[in-house]
Amino acid sequence: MTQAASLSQFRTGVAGGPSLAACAALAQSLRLGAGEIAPLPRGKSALVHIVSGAAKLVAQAAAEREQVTAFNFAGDLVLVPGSGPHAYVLHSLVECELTVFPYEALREVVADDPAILARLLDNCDAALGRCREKALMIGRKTASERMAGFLVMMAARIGVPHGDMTLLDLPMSRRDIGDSLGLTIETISRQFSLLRDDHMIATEGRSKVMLLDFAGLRARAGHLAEAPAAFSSEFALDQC
Amino acid sequence: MTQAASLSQFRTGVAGGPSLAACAALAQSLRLGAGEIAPLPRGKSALVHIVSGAAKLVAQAAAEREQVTAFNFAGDLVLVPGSGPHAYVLHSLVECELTVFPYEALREVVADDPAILARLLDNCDAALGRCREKALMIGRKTASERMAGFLVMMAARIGVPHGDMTLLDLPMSRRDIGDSLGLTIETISRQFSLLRDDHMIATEGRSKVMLLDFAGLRARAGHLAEAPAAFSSEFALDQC
DNA sequence: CGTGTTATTGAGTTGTATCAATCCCAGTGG
DNA sequence: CCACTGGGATTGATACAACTCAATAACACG
Repeated sequence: MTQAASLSQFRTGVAGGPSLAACAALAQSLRLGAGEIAPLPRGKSALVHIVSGAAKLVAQAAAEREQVTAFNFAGDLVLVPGSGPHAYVLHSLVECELTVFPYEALREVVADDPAILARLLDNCDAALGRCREKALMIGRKTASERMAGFLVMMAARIGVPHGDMTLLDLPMSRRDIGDSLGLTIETISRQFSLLRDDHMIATEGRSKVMLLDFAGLRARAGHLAEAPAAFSSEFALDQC
Repeated sequence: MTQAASLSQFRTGVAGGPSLAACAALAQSLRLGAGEIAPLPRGKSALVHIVSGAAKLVAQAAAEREQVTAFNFAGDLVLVPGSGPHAYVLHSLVECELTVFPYEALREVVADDPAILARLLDNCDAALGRCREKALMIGRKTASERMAGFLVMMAARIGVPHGDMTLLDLPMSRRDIGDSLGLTIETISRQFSLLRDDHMIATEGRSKVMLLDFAGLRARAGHLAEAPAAFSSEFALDQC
């Protein structure tokens, strides 16, 4: 039961509140193929639990001008805004299992359940923190720094340790990365080439990237220090 | 009593929960002159209530490379992150009265108070929505669109209606605006001049801006439609 | 009425976008 | 198993929006 898995995400680990059953009534399971758009109710916000797979949350400024707000992987909770200055859609990157909760209705149901509210707040805090970091990255960093920052973030999310190196199998295209970092597909490609020339990464095929010099990448990203636990939380809403 | 004013912000309007007294014990009042940095505990997150005045939340990438994450005005709640890939500071723009709550401690105190948690979550949702809009703005819009978007946002925040026009008295410098939009001070100045040439604004002194054509500005910003209520909420955390 | 700070304007530079031409890979079907 | 094929990726040439440097102007303050 994928819904059961999603509901268990709301528990704090101590005990399920009395509103869990009510949440279950709201939940809707969904299965998407690769590259599909999640069919969410228009005009209403949705809280989406990624049971398996990977997706991107996209803000649409215009045709050919999209901003990837966040990449999301199995276990993530994504809040998809239903209204605002721009439209948001959730795209699957690979085959996905999702559980969708109408957000406003969910909030009413859990209004008296401090454990679930606290859980949601924790994740909203984390998402806000990452979104702010992203704004800084896009607003005040060079293409080279953004690229390094992206790889460091992805390593924390889906990196597989290989000795002192990290292997990434990126489910997103160069275009997706560009739309996430506010750069073009060509600039992304050039940055990959530069990182390869500098022996900081090695690539294989379109998607596999081996991080050869993690400290070097972090330095290039211009981070203060190692990212804190909140940025690699298992139960993380809205990963960037 | 400014602390009393801050605490009242946590109530939902129905009734104060039992944890309000505990919140009061954590609160610390602060008064800043113009252009000061709020002395917040290092390494810990703080929730700051702007009782009066105006402030900016700044993320520091490096010297001369700062990103203004949000501008905040009287009534706002700002969550200042204590740790992360970059350092954050809260700068006053004018004389300010603040109430500071250590965020982690506050969260423990209100852990069983669903009303306050819901309030905090509402505001975190709103802040996340605005931060996402900002990321889109910085990542995928031209200088002209960003400038227009900034003025539209400020109008919703501190605009004073004058007939069918809106008067702004901006408390921030051109540098602050540039640091907020990911542009330089010179580009901001040139955009002001262009908007003046196009008869969309009129300026007086450094800080006063009259918006002559609000619909035109919103069109230039590339927004879908009118900004929803959530973006001009009275009780708004972390206004961008 | 100075005086220092902030804003404006101009001239030139640069990083990234754009346009365009291969190249490479992952499927697909023979 | 291998050639075919089409979309993504890479690389190069050029354009342009915003940055940088610099000089002047406007404002706010004492």
